[in-house]
Amino acid sequence: MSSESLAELTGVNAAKVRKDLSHLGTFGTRGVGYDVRQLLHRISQILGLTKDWEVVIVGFGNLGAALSGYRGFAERGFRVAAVVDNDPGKVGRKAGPVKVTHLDELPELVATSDIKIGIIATPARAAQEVADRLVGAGVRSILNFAPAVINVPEAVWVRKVDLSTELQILSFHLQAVEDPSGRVS
Amino acid sequence: MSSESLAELTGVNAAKVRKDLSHLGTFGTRGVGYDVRQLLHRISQILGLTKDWEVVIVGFGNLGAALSGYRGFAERGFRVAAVVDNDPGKVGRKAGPVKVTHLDELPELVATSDIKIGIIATPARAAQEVADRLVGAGVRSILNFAPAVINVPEAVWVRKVDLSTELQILSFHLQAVEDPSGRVS
DNA sequence: CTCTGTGAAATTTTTCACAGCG
DNA sequence: CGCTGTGAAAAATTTCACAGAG
Repeated sequence: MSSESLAELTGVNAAKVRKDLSHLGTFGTRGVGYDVRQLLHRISQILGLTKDWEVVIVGFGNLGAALSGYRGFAERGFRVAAVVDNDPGKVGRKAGPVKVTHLDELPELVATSDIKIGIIATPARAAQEVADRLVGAGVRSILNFAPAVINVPEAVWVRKVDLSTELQILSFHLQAVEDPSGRVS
Repeated sequence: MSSESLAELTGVNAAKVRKDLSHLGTFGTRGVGYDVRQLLHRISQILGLTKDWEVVIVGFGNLGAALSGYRGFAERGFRVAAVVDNDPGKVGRKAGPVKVTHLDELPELVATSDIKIGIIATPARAAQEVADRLVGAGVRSILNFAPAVINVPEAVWVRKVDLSTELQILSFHLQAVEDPSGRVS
């Protein structure tokens, strides 16, 4: 496949495709183009997609349940190794491929399953305590769905997912269409 | 507040803060700085935060339920005006502030509540049909949580939310820490 | 005297255009 | 030949630095 085709498919300039790909090494064959399979493999490698990652979901409410059953995770190499909740009434329920465990089991789970990523799917008020527990259990990164800012040691990476932001972007476009005078640039 | 302070708080260059803000009009007072209240108001106005937006959530599974009860939406001016599902067993259940309505009611709901944004929270296989129905009902933008690509007329904006992408970013960082040799640049 | 708003300079990113490989 | 890889040119973004407002 030529850089021209890749450019067309992605909507960018062909020279940019070539320059960007050249940073990943030499792949293309002059006069022919790129080997798609090889390209995919190299990109997967760089993005860390060749390795599977174990994750733990904390909180088995609606969001936690939705995340436990989310097909997209497995497709990208993320395995839900455990789901925990502090409500004894929820312990033992089926959460996708695993059963819900009690929050107190976190340290053992993280250690035995070699979990490095924790997902917070609790109400905002519980977020900080959960974060502390995750860090204490040895988790290295946290994906925070709770609408709350959490504090963690410097060595731990956190990403906050704000579901409103996407809506925000949509409404910004709508506004621009409805009131073209209000645009900024 | 001075551009210097804003720069420190946000971690960018002070000149950039000034240049960017200057595009929104003249706000600062020379020798003094910016009026934070006025600044917030102008930015809200530009981002469309002064207007409330009605949204409809399609699909009352785990994700739909989680979204219906999500506090963050109201905080940013999004009102869940309706939740619909095609399962008669779910119709009538309480979904946050509203009750679940049948999918067939979509056109009336969109018209009477002046809904411009639809959220797809269904399984992937239903996404395209739901998208068609939303468009048919008069929705102008769609936020798609289903792990499926949907086709819509040119005039309709779509954003796809991929929950895996955030995990992807985290694992990329983890990988970079663990194997600093694999980095690209 | 302080801090904005902004030309001009510096830097970064993107695109062009072409030598040269297969 | 066709298409990559890449210097060089062009464009865009960011930063500097300072005139001048308050």
